[in-house]
Amino acid sequence: MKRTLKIYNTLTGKKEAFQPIHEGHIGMYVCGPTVYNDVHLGNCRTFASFDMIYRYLLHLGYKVRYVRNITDVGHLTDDGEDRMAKGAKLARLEPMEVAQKYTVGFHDMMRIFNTLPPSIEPRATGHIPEQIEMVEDILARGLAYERNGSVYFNVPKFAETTPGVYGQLSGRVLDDLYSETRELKNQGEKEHPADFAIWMKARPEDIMVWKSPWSVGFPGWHLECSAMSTKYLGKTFDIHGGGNDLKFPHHENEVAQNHGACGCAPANYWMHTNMLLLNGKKMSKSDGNTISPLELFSGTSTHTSKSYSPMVVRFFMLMAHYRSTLDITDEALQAAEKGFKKLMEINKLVQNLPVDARNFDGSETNTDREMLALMETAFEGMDDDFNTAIAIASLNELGGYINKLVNKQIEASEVSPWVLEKTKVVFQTLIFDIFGLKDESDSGSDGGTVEGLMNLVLEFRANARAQKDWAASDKIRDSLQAIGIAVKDGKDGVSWTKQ
RNA sequence: GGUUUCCUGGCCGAGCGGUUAGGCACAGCUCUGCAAAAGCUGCUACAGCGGUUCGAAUCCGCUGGAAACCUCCA
Repeated sequence: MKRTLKIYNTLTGKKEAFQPIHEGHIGMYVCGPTVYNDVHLGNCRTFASFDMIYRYLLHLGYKVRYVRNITDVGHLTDDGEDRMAKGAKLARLEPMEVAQKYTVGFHDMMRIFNTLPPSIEPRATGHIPEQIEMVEDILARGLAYERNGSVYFNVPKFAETTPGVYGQLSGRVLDDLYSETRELKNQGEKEHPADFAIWMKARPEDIMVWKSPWSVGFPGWHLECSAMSTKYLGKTFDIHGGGNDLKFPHHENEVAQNHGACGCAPANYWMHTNMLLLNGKKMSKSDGNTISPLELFSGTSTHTSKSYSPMVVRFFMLMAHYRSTLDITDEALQAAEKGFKKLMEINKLVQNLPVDARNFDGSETNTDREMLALMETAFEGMDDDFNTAIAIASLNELGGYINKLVNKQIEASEVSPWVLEKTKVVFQTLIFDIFGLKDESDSGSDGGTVEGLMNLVLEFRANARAQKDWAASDKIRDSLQAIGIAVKDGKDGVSWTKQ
């Protein structure tokens, strides 16, 4: 069956049927982090969202080149100083030392959240020649001008020569833009307040500087993404993504730069993930309204009552659509934790169900049809702009059938072997391949030691129970509970789970 | 001030003109030595006011509230 993937395109403000430029291949660029600080949870949501998107595209069979950059230069601080350099001075470290430290931290965090590494992870400082070239191209096409060693992009001229482009992505009206731009540094050098720097001449206090035809300086705020996406994905590629807060000016200016350099649009589909909220407000490094992932994992944040594991947090994010704001609260996290553990349990149950073809008479039962419909709904949800909430809901409903099968409330013959087989695959595929979750309750690489110990302990308990020695039986159960192992007495014997 | 978006049951959160989304919490029941787990049942909401329509949470208008962007930010 051929599915149609629909993607919400910020450029047009509509959901569109996705059509790659080259059949079977996708080029996707996502704006990565600026490595002058620890990643916070909001960053993680964006990268987890695009990880899910990347995984689903792979699942659909596309060959995806996923490029996500590391920004280690180029962002101005309030006082006009490069952010990387500022961090370096405070900590008395080399700028690249700071970048390296937080890059490593970022990678660690991405691994903890079980995100797949991008195909290419280019660094801004590693692409200075490409950026200088792009400035030259833009100058050559007459869409930028030099002032005292700095080069500025000429927005009014671009708007005039390429009508309808500037402002389209962020939905901005040019006249408003022209009249409302605030006073910024170096405003005096610009011909127009809406213009923006693509090359900045260094001042004596700047550390990270490079030689260029115009001055010793550094590239402008948005240039790196334009240069690197072009280099690795071509002038026009399929998907460009990033956080909602990058829409303007970052992405708008990126579009302008690419147009300015080559006369064509950079990406066909622009995707923007929405913000993670804390206390109803955007999480942000600069205003201190943040919760770090590590605080969440260790339970040391004042905003939460307990610790939450990385996969619980990832599941929590998946319960909402990537384009909706998501308010993080202790209660919501607790709900996610229970939901996540339940889903993991259900998956174990379904994977362990025996597939018995002997009594299969070849007909499709009502239960078959209901279960198949739910699986269909799950993937329809994913096809509809990556609606993970729908997919999870379907999985939960399927879980009801699994539980009833296990509890023998549904006859095994009610579910055809191939449907059961398919259910197993669907669970496995959605939970692990697409959602990118991991079962954290797995005892892991202890070589079955825990398993063996548990069998022994539960055997003792079974003996006690057989002799109606409830005191001993309950003592074992309570002690296990105390170390976080729940014992469940079912119809077909005892099972246990780590909590 | 400008632009845009959002406002769903105790909480989180789907929904894009006509079916109970789902999860968590809560209550009752079944199962159980007791519990837990699981199952079943109940809890049926769409900020307010108008309008369009046979029919609106879903479209339009107004009012109120919130948020994002306009300035580095995922």
